[in-house]
Amino acid sequence: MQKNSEFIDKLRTSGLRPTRQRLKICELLFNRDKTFHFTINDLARNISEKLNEKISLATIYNTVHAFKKKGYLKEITINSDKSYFDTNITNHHHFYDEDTNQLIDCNNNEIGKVKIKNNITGKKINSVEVLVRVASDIQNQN
Amino acid sequence: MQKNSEFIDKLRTSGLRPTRQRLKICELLFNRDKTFHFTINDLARNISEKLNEKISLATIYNTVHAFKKKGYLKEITINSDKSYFDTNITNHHHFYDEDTNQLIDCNNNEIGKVKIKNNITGKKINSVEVLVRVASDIQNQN
DNA sequence: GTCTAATTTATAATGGTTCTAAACTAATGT
DNA sequence: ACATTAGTTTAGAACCATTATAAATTAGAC
Ligand SMILES: [Mn+2]
Ligand SMILES: [Mn+2]
Ligand SMILES: [Zn+2]
Ligand SMILES: [Zn+2]
Repeated sequence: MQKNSEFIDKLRTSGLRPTRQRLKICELLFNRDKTFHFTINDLARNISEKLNEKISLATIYNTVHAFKKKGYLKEITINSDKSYFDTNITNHHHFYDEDTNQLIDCNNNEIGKVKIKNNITGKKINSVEVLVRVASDIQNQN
Repeated sequence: MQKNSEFIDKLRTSGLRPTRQRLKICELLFNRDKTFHFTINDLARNISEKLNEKISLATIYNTVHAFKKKGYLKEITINSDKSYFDTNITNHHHFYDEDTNQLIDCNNNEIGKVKIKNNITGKKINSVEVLVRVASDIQNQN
């Protein structure tokens, strides 16, 4: 629910030039009611479907990584061959539905606070992430 | 701390033929005091260093995946470009040291039990994994 | 030993990601 | 407005971890 001029400011204050391509990607990613998860592939498909202007794949990679670096996106890794980006940049945990390959945010009340009793000496905790893998109750015999 | 005949039994009862290659890999992975984490690359290097017999890379992949499927290994995904295998197949959590790229097991007393208050309806929880990313306390200004 | 299906192997193919270097463009200054 | 420069985009090549292929080998059964 942001508008173009806000994205321009946001990019400028991040030291990123508000190019046509970046603004388009901002609209697709952040001009929404709800946060969501996407793969680079999802985004590329989205762009070629919804936009009548082409954005090169290299630019899509560049932009997503730039946005991640600036903290506008988080990366969630499920397995080696599935990496999602998350427009929800708050600390939160995930359910991963192994039947549908869907990544679902946990509400704060769904998973209790993780208590870390002993951290590694001399190290700072950067993040604590819980991934709950779920699958259909019945046919669970692959 | 197992011996060859035990590996043969283990493989046979899993429906895997105890081939020379699989037994060598069993020795490298399971004939130890402590469990550990490794990448395919680590294992391949280990094999070519410690063994005077070559095992093809395809076989290494095949074997690791077969062992994972049978539940003798777990896969831990850190980011899209780093996947570790774990000979500790019990439920446990991890610290990941972003300075040294080391994956470290949490003892059960280091992280409290994760409380999942609401699961997704009709789904069964397959695993609950916590990953705590840590880094040096000081120079944390990339 | 013979037979058969499982396994190993070298090598090719795949595919997602990164690199390259040339073309383009946003920003700044005059 | 124009010139200059650094940042950005782009197509395509390169990269590289993983998977597929298909032929050779081997384990287990008879
Ligand atoms: Mn990345
Ligand atoms: Mn895998
Ligand atoms: Zn999320
Ligand atoms: Zn572990």
